[in-house]
Amino acid sequence: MSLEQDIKQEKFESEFHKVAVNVLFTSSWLSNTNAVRLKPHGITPEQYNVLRILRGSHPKLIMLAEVTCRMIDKSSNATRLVEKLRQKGLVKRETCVNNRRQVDISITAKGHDVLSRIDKESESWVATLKNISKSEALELNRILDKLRG
Amino acid sequence: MSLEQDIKQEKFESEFHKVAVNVLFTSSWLSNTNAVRLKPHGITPEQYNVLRILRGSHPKLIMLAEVTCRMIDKSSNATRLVEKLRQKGLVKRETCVNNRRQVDISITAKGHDVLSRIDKESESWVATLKNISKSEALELNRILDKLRG
DNA sequence: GGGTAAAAATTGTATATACAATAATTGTTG
DNA sequence: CAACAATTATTGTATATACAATTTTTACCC
Repeated sequence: MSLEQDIKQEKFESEFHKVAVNVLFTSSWLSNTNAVRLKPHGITPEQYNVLRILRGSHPKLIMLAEVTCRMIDKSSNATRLVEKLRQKGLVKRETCVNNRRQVDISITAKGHDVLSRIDKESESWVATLKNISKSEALELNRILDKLRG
Repeated sequence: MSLEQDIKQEKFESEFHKVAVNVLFTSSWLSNTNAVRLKPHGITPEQYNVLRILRGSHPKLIMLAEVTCRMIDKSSNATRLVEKLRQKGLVKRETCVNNRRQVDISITAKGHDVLSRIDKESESWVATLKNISKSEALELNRILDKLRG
């Protein structure tokens, strides 16, 4: 559906204003669908993001600051996100012996399990993005990267 | 900068997975720049969104439910957002006389003032989106609309 | 017209985010 | 090596979001 209908706004001051609203709105839409599919697995989108970062670096441990700088939303609080995941037994935290300031995080077997189960459903979620063609996806990625400068 | 560098991820499972991450990441980036420019004016991006909706319908009053369905993020709580704006004197709330279930909202003169002041700075904010050309902006809007189906 | 359903908004509660302040540890330098 | 600066993480606090439960008012229907 057109953005104009979605938020009932007839026109925008410029194509660039519309870009701003469109990116924000599409992101909100996408976050919602993502939250809904993750909910049965007991994790939020940001927790999922952290788990994937940890799986990506596995078996290498990675410190909290490194988790933060790989996160989609840099302003979420990695300490608290990781603590939530630890309470669920999905990640392990250990103080680094060489540098006791830092805390090394890793994904547990249970964390891997949860991700595997989500993986199996991922294709159908990604399918909801296939209203556009692959070449449009490429073009979209190119323009978004350029937008951020 | 490329998304890969921004979140330090070398590759994505597919162009469509990358679209999902790219939209979310770009939105987070945009929200942040927006929050920063609005902060000196004492309002948050969602409050700004509500004020603009009210200015758009002015002088016609509009009820809370209507505000919600025009919002970028439908899940934010219009009651509380409007209450915040009311406390700052930027909007007026009044129970509708014909239908006492509904609450009609309107923007105040002070609300208009705040928006005017923000308007004056908006061009420089929108300029940060002009890394892309106008035709790329059009294409971006077209693809995002199509993406949402 | 009385009972039930629907519409509209508010409230409650748990969780998440923004951002500043603090604490703990290590690095640096005179 | 002592003092100070930098790094890394945690905590505090106000605000915002998600979502369910509740309240108030109106509409419907037998």
